[in-house]
Amino acid sequence: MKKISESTVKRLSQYYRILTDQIEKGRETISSHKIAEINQVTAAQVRKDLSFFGSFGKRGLGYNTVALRKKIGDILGLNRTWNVALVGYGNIGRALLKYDEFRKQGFLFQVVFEADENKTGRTDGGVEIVHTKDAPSIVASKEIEIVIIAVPAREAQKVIDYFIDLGVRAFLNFATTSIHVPEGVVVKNENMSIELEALSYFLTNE
Amino acid sequence: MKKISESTVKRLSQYYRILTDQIEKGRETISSHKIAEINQVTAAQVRKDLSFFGSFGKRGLGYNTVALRKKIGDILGLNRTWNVALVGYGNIGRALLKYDEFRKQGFLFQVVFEADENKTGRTDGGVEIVHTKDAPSIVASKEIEIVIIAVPAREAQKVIDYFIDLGVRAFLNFATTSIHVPEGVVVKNENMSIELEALSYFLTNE
DNA sequence: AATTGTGAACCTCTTCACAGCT
DNA sequence: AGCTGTGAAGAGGTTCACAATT
Repeated sequence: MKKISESTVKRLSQYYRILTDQIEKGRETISSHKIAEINQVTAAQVRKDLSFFGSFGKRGLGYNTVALRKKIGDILGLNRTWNVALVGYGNIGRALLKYDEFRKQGFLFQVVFEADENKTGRTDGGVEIVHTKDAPSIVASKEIEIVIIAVPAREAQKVIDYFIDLGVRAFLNFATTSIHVPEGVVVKNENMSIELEALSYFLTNE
Repeated sequence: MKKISESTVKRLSQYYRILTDQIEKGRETISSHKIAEINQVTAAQVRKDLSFFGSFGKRGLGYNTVALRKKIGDILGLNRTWNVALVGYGNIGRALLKYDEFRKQGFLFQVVFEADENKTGRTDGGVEIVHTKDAPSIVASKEIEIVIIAVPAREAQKVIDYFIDLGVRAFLNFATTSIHVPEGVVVKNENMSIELEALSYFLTNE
């Protein structure tokens, strides 16, 4: 499979969201120009992004919204559910657990891992909170595919290494620290401070 | 001021964090190579990023950690505090309010705006929760510079337009929707679903 | 007439490589 | 000898422009 850029993948997510929206509004076809306008990119960009995966439109007419959404869903792996584990039942972890978007997109929390024994042994929203040391059996039995890291920065690398050993290859990291992983494992960072600092830069220099 | 790329600004944030860390560890100088290794970029990238703003190193020796951190802090506007308002006292909003990183970096929540009257009129962690309709006077009196949007997607554009009218020029948006703003206003999106979808793409295609 | 799909041109960002300083 | 700062080369991503199709 040819190399697709990070930016293209992110834009596909956005096109997918726009299509969902347009389908709800009853629209049956859409042009690259219209997608572009909503998403603030160029129409050529939209067409180029899609062209990496095939020809989904009809010249003169545009794209069928339902078919294109389905197609992008296949590309991104969204026409299925994913088993997700959360590590860290603190402030951020609790909010993520309740964050409905994830479930709506098919990312299902199957378990919460937590190192503090005072917090384990209960459930929250139907999800069990278990001790991190029990992860080996649970990651296997619940077939966990994606792990969300919501632990303090100093723990993050250690926790990720631990789950890599258990066979997990995809992480969403909320800790504000640089993570190193081997080939074949991917970590996406959700570093909220960095975005605020970009705003600070803008206000300072613009 | 010459145009600095988004990527450079984000990397500066990361260098800043690394320097803070290295200073705590008692290190007085650091080479571009060392910064690069921690951050997983090339040494040339580090030097190039810094070169847009000046010459901060000593050939043969590297950079003085304290001086470089101070310099990057000046560039990013981090050697000061920023007055921040949160809009939306829901699930995500509450977690952000308690998220200590922001305060540590000098981003201070001065007020929470909320449209549901059942939630207004109290304080949380010393921050008042007031009705959004009172924003005009409060944005001015508290000198709000950055607004964090944690409202449902369908409200986000409307809320941002409202605060633009009140003179706010910088937003951090947690709603999963495409936002349009005029020249001179900046919105950074913290779209947690997009990162998960990128993981889904990786697991599906790798 | 409208709109796609795409090679080519263009632009931007990253890496190389080395002169120059400590 | 070690490491920075930077012009030049290289790689990668975006936009243009137009032939092809409905």
